[in-house]
Amino acid sequence: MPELPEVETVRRGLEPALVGTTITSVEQRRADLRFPFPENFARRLAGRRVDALGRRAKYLLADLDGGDVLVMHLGMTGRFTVIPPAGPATTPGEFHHEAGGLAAHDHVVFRLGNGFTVVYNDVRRFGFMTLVPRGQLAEHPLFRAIGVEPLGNELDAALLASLMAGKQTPLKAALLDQTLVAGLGNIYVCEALHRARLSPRRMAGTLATKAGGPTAAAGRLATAIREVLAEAVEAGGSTLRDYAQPDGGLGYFQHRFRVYDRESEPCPTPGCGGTVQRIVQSGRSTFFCARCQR
DNA sequence: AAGAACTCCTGTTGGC
DNA sequence: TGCCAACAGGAGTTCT
Repeated sequence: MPELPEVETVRRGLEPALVGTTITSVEQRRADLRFPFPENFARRLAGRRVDALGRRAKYLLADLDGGDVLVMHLGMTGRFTVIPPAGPATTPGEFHHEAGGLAAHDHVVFRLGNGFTVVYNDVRRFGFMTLVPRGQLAEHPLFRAIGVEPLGNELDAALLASLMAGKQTPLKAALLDQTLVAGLGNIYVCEALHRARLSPRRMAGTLATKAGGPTAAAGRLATAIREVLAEAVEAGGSTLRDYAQPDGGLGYFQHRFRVYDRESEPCPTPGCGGTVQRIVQSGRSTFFCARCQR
C-alpha cells in the first residue's frame, strides 16, 4: 500500500500507541523479510523505550532510548495493526487478533508496556526492518542518497529543474527515483503529472532551460507534487486492496484519483474531452491523458 | 556511468 | 468451473 501519504498515515496511527512506551518483547516469526533481520533483533529491542516515531521518504524511523533507530520499510504489502489492551472488537482486523491467533503473514509482533500490541503483516515480504545507530543514520546506505522531502519547503520549481536537468529518461521514471524526490510511487506520480498537464513520456531534462533554470512546466509539476501529496495525507492515504491505517480505518484518497486505475474513462480535466489510457513504462502501469498531458 | 531490465514473493483477477 | 498469464502501492542488483 505505501507511498509517502500511506506511510505518513501509518506513522500517525502508530505514534499514540508507540511513543513514550517501552517495548516489552518482540516476537520475530521468521528469519527474514526482504532481507535478514539484524542479529539479535528481538533481544536488542526488548526493554527499549520509543522516544519518537518519524518518517523519511517511505521509511518509518522509531527512535529508541538505547541510541539505535528502528528503521522500517513497508515494501508493497507491509501493514501495521495496533491492537488495544482490551475492549470489544470493533473491526474485522481487531476481532481476528483479539480472538487470539495470528493471521497468515503476521511476521513481527511488538508487545508494549502500555498493554498495546503492534503486529506487522507483509504478504509479499518486500518490506524490511533494521537497526541503525542514530549517529550513523544520515550516512547509512539506505539514506545517504535519498532525495528531497516533497512536503518540506525545499521543493520548488528551481530545485526540481536542477534535479531533472540533463536527464535522458522519461519524467515518469525520474519521479519514481527516490534519490531525486523522496516518497513518490506509481500512483502519485501519475496523479501529479496529470495535474501538471505533463506527459509521463516527456524527457525529464526538458524541465530545465539550457541555462539550467526552471521552465513553467517545472513550476507546475513542483506545485502538483506538493498538492497531491498533501491532499492524500489529509485523506488518510489511498486504500486499494486492504486497510490502510493501523486502527483498521480506511484511507479515502482513492476516490479522488484523476487517472490512476481509470483506463478508458474520460479525462477529468475540464474541457479536455480526452480519454485516460494505460501504457507500460519501465515495467509498470502509467495512466495518463495524451490529449492534455504534453 | 546513466538508464533499463530483472528480481524478490504471494495473492487476485480477467480472459479463454 | 478451471487454468494460467498478467498484474499489484517498491526498490536493490545486474545488465547494457
